[in-house]
Order: sequence, then C-alpha cells, then structure tokens
Amino acid sequence: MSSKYQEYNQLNLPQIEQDILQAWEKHQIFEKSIANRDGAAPYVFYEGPPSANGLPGIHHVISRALKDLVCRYKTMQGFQVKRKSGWDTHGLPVELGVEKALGITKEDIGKKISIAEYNDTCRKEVLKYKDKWEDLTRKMGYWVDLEHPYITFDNSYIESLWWCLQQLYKKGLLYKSVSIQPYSPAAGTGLSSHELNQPGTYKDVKDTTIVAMFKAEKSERSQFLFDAAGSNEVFFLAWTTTPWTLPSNLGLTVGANIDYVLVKTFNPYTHLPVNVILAKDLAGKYFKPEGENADFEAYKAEDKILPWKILANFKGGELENIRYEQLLPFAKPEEGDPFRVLIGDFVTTEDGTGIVHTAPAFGADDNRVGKKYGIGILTLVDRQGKFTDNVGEFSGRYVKDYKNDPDYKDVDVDIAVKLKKENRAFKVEKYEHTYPHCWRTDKPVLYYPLDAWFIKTTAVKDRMVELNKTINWKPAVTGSGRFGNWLENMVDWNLSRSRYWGTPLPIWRTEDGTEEICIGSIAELNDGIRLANEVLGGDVNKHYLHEGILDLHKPYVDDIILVSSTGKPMRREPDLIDVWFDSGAMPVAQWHYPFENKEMLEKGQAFPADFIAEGVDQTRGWFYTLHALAVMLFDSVAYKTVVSNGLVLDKNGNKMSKRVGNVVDPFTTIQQFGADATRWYMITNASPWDNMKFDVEGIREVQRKLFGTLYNTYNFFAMYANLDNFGFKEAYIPLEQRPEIDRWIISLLNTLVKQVTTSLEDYEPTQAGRAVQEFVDEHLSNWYVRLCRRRFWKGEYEHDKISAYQTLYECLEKIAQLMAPVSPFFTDWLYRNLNSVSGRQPEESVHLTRFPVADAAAIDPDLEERMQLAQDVSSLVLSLRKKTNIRVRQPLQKILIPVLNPHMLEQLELIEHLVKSEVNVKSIEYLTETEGFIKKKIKPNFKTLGSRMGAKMKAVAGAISAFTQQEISQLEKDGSFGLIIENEQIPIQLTDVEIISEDIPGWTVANKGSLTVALDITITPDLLDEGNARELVNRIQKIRKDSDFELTDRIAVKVADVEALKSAIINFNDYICTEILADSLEIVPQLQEGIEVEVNDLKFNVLVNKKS
RNA sequence: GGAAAUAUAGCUCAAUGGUUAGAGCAGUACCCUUAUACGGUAAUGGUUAAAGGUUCGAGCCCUUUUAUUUCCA
Repeated sequence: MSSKYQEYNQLNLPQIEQDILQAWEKHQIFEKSIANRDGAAPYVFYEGPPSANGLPGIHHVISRALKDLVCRYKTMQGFQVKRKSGWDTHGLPVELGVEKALGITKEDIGKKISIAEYNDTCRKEVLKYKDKWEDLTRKMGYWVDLEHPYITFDNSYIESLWWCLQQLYKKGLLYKSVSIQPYSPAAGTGLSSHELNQPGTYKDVKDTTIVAMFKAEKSERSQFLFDAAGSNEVFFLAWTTTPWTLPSNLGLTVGANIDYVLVKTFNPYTHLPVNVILAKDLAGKYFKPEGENADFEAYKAEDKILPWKILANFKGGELENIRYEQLLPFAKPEEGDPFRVLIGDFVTTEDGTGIVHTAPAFGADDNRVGKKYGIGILTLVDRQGKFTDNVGEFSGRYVKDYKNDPDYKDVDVDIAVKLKKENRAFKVEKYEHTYPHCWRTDKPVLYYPLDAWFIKTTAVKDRMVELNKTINWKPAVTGSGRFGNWLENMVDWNLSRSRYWGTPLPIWRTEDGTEEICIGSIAELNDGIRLANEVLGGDVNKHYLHEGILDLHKPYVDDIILVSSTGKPMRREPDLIDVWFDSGAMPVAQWHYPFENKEMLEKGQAFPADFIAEGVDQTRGWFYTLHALAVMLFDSVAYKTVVSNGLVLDKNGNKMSKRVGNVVDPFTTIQQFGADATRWYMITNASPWDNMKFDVEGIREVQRKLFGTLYNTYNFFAMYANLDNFGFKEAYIPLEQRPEIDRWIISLLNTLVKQVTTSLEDYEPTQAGRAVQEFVDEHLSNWYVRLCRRRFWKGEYEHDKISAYQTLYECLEKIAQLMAPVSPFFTDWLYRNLNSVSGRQPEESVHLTRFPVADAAAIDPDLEERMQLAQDVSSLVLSLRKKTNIRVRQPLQKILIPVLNPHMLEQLELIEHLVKSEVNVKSIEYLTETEGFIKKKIKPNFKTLGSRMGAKMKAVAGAISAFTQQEISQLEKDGSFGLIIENEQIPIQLTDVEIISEDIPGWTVANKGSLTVALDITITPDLLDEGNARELVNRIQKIRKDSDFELTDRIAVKVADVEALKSAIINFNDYICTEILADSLEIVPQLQEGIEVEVNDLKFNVLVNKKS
C-alpha cells in the first residue's frame, strides 16, 4: 500500500491501458473474476466464433464491446460468467483463400494436390490471423478465454456435431433429395440459403432478356387458336432474363385463371406477320394504343408503331397441354413428355408475358411444375457453368463469365441474335434487375439440380415460432419482424456442400441406397471399422484397425467402408455439411457434449445461454441455426436474450468497404485514442441496434469530455488528499453529519447507481452510459468540485474537510465501478490509484468488486430538487451579469426571488449560501407578498384540463391566458375560479394552471420555467473596493502560479500606488493577505521591480517575494 | 417487385399525445475564479423529410410520397 495518491501530468489513455493490461495478465485478474465466483449462479454467454481467416474490423469492436460489458457487469453482479472463445475454421472462404495462395482451382484438387495436402493447408491457413484477433481481443479489453477456445475442426468438436446429426437422424429429420439449389460454378459448390442471405449477395445487374416465340403445334386442343388466327403459325410469347436456359426449355407455364389474348401483328425484327399469345394485362407493354387495329397493309419495316389486333380471348386453363415445337432443338431429355403448356400457381402478370419459360433444371418452381406434369429434365449446362458438348454452336461456352476471361462474350446475346434471325424473338432488351451472387466469388449464382441432404426444419416450424416468442430480442422488432418472418417462411435446411474442407456428413450407404447408417461418435465409427474388416475381410479399413480413425476430415473418412446388416459394403455420402451447422451446434460442441461435461449442460449451467450478441446480419445466420438446433435437439431456446447490433457505417453514413477505402482500422483507432474511449463512444453514441455513423471526432470528444474531466477530478482529489494525508482512515462520517452539498452529491450518486443498474439489467447500455456522463461532467466536476474547492485547501484537517474528502472519494470509487463494464481500463486504473492508498476494498481490481447497490436511504429527492434550484438560480444570475457586463468577481448587493409557495421558500433558504458564493452576491430576498409588485403570467395546464374539457379546451385555454393580474391573484387566493365559457360555468382549480412571476418592474429580470430572478446591479463604493480587491487577489495568485510557488509558501507583496485601487487595498488588506497567503501587503509610491498587471484598464507593478 | 427500420439544429443524439421541441459538439462572442485551454459562460442556430388525415391538442397515432439502410424474391 502506498501512502500517496499517484499524481499525473497528463492523461494518456493508451499508456494507462498498456499498464493495466500488464497488471491484469500478471495477476490473472480475468481468471480470478471467474474463479472467485465458483459456486455462484452461472450466467451463460456464448461467443459467436469469428473466422481467423480474415482480419478484424472496427465493427467487430462494437459487438465485442457489447458482449464484454454485459459479461463484466454480470460478473460484478455476482454471477459466474464463463466465456469460451471460439474459432470458425471450416467453410468456403478458407478453401478459396487456400486455392488463391496455392494458385490452384477446385479442379486441381486430387490431381495437382492431394486432398490430404489440401486439407492440411486449410488447417494451417485458417488460423492465419489468429494472432491479430487475439491481439485485438487483448487490446480492446475483451475478456474471453483465449486459452481454451473451441475450434470447429477439432475431432472432439466434430464428434459432438456427429452426435447432433445422429439425434436428428433418429428423429427422422434428416433426409436426402434432389433439388434445385443455388450453385456457384465459380466456387464449385452449392450455397445454402444462409449463404445466399449474406449481405451484398443480391446485386443489380443488366442482363439481355428475350421474349421468345414458341411455335404452337396443331392439335384438337389448339385448333381454336389456329382457327382464330386464320393461319398455320401461332406463337406463345415467353420472357426470360436467363436466355442460356432456353436450350434446356421443356415447358411453358400459364396461370389457369389469367386472361390471355391472341394478337395478330408483325415481328419487329423480321417484319413478318405473326400471331402471338400473351397475357391480356401485359399486351400494353408490347403494343402501343395507336397501333391497335391500324392498317396492316401499310406497315413498313421502318415503322416504329406495330399494327396489332386482338383475334381471340381465353383463359390460361384452355391452353393446358397444348404442344409446341422445341425452340432450340439441340438435345432432348432422356425421359418424360416435354414441350407442353403447363398450369402453375406461380405465374403472375406483373412482368414478362404471363407465360413462363420453364426449364426444370434451372428453377425451383420450374422443377416442381415439371415434376407434376412429367416433362422430364434437361441439364445442358455443366457444373463449371458452361454448355455441355451437345448444344451446337454454343457447346463449351460459359453461360456467365466465370473465368474472368477478358475476351468473354455474352452467350445470351448470341442466343438472342440466333433467335432474331430465325423469327423466334419478339423482343430483346437489356433489363436491369437484382440477381443473387456468390458471396465469395461475386459471380452470379445458377440454380442447378443437386443431390442433397436436408434437415426437415419445417417439421418443427410451429415450435420454433412459439419458442421464439419467449426470447428477449433487443430490439424487439428484430425478433418479431425480421426473425419472425423468416421463421414463418422457412424451408428445409440444405445441409450438403460439395467441398473438401469441412465437417463430413457421417452417413454411410450401400450402393443401391437401400441400407444406411448415421454414425454418432468416434467409438461407434471405430467399432464399424473393425466389424467391416471382419465381415468383408481383405484390406478393408486396414490402416484404421490399429489406432482407429485419427482425423475425422476428408480424405480419411472417405477411405472407411462400413458394412450393412445384410453384409453389403457401405460408403460415405460424399457431402460435407454447411458450416452454419458448425456454429449453430456450438452450445453442445464447445463442451464436447455429451461425451464430456454432460452434467454441466443438463443442469442448465451451460445451456441455454442467458445472453448472446452479434451483428444483425446474423439474424438468418447464427441466430437462426442456434435456435433451430436447440429446438430440434432439446425442445428449448438456445438463448434467452439476444442483442443484434447494427452496422458500423462511416461518418457520412456509407457502408464501409475496402474498395471505397473508408474502412477504419481498429488497431490504429485503439492505439490513438485508447480502447476505453473507443468503447465508450460506440456504446453511448447510439443504441447498439441502430446503425452507427463512426467518426473519430466523437471518440476525441469522449476522451476530452468524460475521461479528461474524470481524470482532472481525480488529480484534484489526489493533489489535496496528498497534502492532508487523507487515506480514508477516519470512520465513515454518517450522511446526516455532512454538509448539504455532500449529501446532495451522494444522493445523486445513488440515484445514478439505480439508473445505471436498471438500464444495464434491461440491456440498455447507451442509457446507462449517458447517465454516468452527465453525472461526471455536470454535477460532480462542474458543481460539486467547483463549489467545494475551498473546503479542500482551506482550514484545518477536521470534520468538514474529511467529509469533503470522503464524499469525493466515494463518488470517484463508485463511478469507477459503474463505468467498469464499458471502459474497463481507465476505471481499473482509477480504482487502483484510490484503493492503493486507502485499502478500502479488499479486491485488487475494480472488476473483482461487486457492482454498487443504490442506498435508498441516501436518496433525497427534495435535496436533489433544491440543488437543481440552486443551479438554475445561479445560471440565471450569471446570465444577468453577462447581459449587464458585470463580471462575477465584482460583488453585488442582492438578488430578488419571488417564491410561489412555502415549499419553494424552504428549498431556497437551504441553498442560499451556495448561491450567494457562487454568484458573488451579498444577500437574497424572497418576495412572498407579491400582489401589485410582480407581474404574473398564467398558463393553462393542458394535461389536466385537456382530458376534462375535450373540445372546449381551446376556448378555456384562451380565457385563462387572457386573465388579468387581478383575476390571477383571485384564483391564487381562493384556490379556484369559476370560468364562464359559452354560458357554462366551468370551475378551474389551482392545479389546472401554472402561475409564473414574469417580471418585476424596475429590475433586471430573467426566468427559466416558473423560476424568476431579479438582480440588483447597483455598485456602491464599498462593493467596488471589494471587487477591486478580488481582482488584485486574482492577479497575485497568477503571479504565484507563474512563479511556481508551492501552495503553502508565504509571500510579501508590494504594490505600486494607484489612486483608484488605494481604498480597496487599505480596506480589504486583511482579506487580500489571507487569500494570497501574504504576511504583508504594502503600497509603495514608486515600484520599478516586479511584474506589470492590469486591473480595470489600469496598469501598475506588483512585487511578490517568497518568504524563506 | 415485396417487407422492415430510420429520417428532429451544420454534426451526433434526446423528447409517457399536452404549453414556447431539448442536450453535447462545431461555429460565434466573452471569460479564466490557487483541478483542468484537454477549461468555463453566454447568446445564436428548427417549416421535426414532404403532403394529407385523426384529435381540443401531433415530432409522437393513421395514410401516401421521398431519401437512406437492411432483409426477402
């Protein structure tokens, strides 16, 4: 324990943080904060695992600050808060990063590089920036267990995942199916809906679109069309934004109840007469009104207006099963009966033609309706995204530019050209629409038929919706809105990924698919390995017989052959699982449940979480997968409270992106301003869920305003406490024995504790922080310390002084605790500085202490009210001084305050001395008998009157405002008044109005609300002398300070003779001497030495000598 | 195309349907009072995005529009 409080020259937050960080590590404060709570109630928190494959950004700082502050707060509230960090290690970004680093593509895997080598590289690459992440975690003061993280590629982690999958399998929630899925040819993999829901995947693109003409075939069903046309040629018009799917077209879908028309017109490209079918509502898109029934004979190729004529009207239902000629006859499906008109419920007349070109291979709707009609499936694009070899002149061409080929030619355009030439295109145009892109490669996604395993989330939809309602969402609207809607519209979870680096699907199948097994543990797999070897014999699984399987990744799991109950070999389904399953299963997998920690989880000590927080972009990501798995596995929520924080935008409200170059580097920011100021700024600037406009100027302000003020307050305290050797050694002085102002700040402090606690309990840190800020700046520094300054340096070290020290100390200590969750470094520094001298608290760090509890007995609302009154009166007087240009140092005789009621008078009298010294006046006079002297103003109280008066309110308000002074005083005297509105007697009570003393004729007056203050601005010769004396004191104090005298040095002073100041020096000699600690103050006729000073435009010399 | 959130002073944010919409920052003017120029005081600054509506009364409730952001297709 040291005897002196540390004093500092300058606030250096980054330096403080480094020192505190070292202290934390040296004394294992974080570990202690958890170990100390052994046996206490657990508060369960889940850390969403970041991928260490990319660098952390400033947006990570806000969500982590939020997580950290809640955990620290709950720790201080007495809970044990275990915080395991985690690393998300699987997934496409890792694979792509590795491929880029190795200069290979997916096709090279297994050729140029073995899967084993590839995966080894992934394993190394994936934690590439782990150091950076850990560094940021440390520097920003995020307390999370980095020593024992869960890592999603660990065998134990995967084993838990397998257990989960087996549970789902046993519940019949895991099934295999062919489906049309988003597929990224550039990445060579299918994408989950979560991946497709990544921000930024939907982009505006301009595509070539074609309204193609499908030639109808004559049949009994279609005869009516040909009759109406009077021709052998009738075409269906169908619009597509993806012309490359046209060769794979197998059907045309119409809406059964949509009205269609047969139109006679010309093809705008070939100018040949044609008869076309399209939805009636959409005819206006292609034909101009002035062309209707125009002269067909007169049409020329140059004409812009196409003549057109409706030949027939009919419903879509009448078109069903009409056949048409294949548009681009390159290939036919192996099975099915294609090239028919189908009926589908997804057809709209919002755009296009009301006839939907249907390629079952490339659209989910298309596939569904195609299956229903049995038209087969034709897939003329391969997995690389290029046409197969049987598509004529288009064979082998990429349908989109997947290879970044500088000479890439849009195949859609060439298809359009071909169709135009063949009289098969009715309209070709560029069309801008949004289209999903692969979130990693930025290339357009295709919808493609893939074999996949699904989790039947739709089976538990209702339960998920129900349980979601029990979750405390911050903000609530995310839970009911974005998340709620997502649950309502959920589809089954596509689990399959055709990749190399990820958690393998633990399902083995016989070749014919009749038998399969889902493995749920390593032991089970090893048993299977041995059994298969025994039954199948030979070399089967021979490398794995001895030690069992050592790595659950590809390619090793794929080597394993299991045996079915009928003795047939089973091979693993080749898929890996969606990485979102990895993170969604972290509640169990991070603890290797159920193989370890079984009891902890089942006792509710690690599940469900009390609290999680991530960016709002995780709503359909992590928040969803956590919820889905918890409901399916345990019929429970995964988290009780979830805070979704908003995005971090740049200071102009634009998204931060590397491309624009407006990203903020968290390391630089923290280095420059300190983590505390950064965290405080982010938390108090806006609610976490609002998008925040990040501006370093805001951090600068926090640094100056809050931390600077607090630091100065501490330094002030330390300076005098050291002189007086205050170490909080005396007994705690009971509040009732302390002066009014001490009781006031303690009352306010306890009110603050209450507010902060309520806000933090409600996960509203912004409100908590703002309350603290106001207390520190407005009340503690700017009122308490300022008014109490003298108490610290004047007089003996006895009751009043000790009381002041104890009060200020307590404020600083509790503020440190209140702020500790948000700004952990500075507060611990402050706490340690205080506690190292006083030894008041047993805990070595603020983070090991218990959060302050508000003392209701210390809160005195009356006291808080009258201090507010004192502040208001002072502010009014200062503003009057300002207006009349009388500086505060010039004493004035009196102020006048009209009091409205006895309570107000009582309150004012109690704070009179504070106001007098604060604004430098001699006396305060109260006006109670005010009639005729003060001009009053009356205002209706809309709140009480409004509900009673209703529609008459306007008239009543008008009447009240028009009261004369006499009527006002009558109301005051009687307590009520009979108002007559429209011949109706309406009684008005005193509570229905507010009466304000507005003006005191002949005085300089100011008001604020119902408070009025008048100032006597007469300066008598006496007052002038006193003012001058104070001026002189001020100048000499400055000289003392400039001369670097100690606060206690005694001095002797000589002042040159100036007529205007002579009386002041003579009359206030004692006063001046006391103030400046002078033993003598003399006027000398001539003074060449000393320092020139200026008082009231008079210049003269002052000589100050230190007495030795 | 559909849905949601947001829109208040130059900037960042406040304002249980109730009188004259408040703070801080910036800018302006002034001040320095033995903690602090990383300070203090004061005045200035508003068509509450726009237009309708409900109401005695709307920044707040309703409708439409606009802008930004996010989500979905």
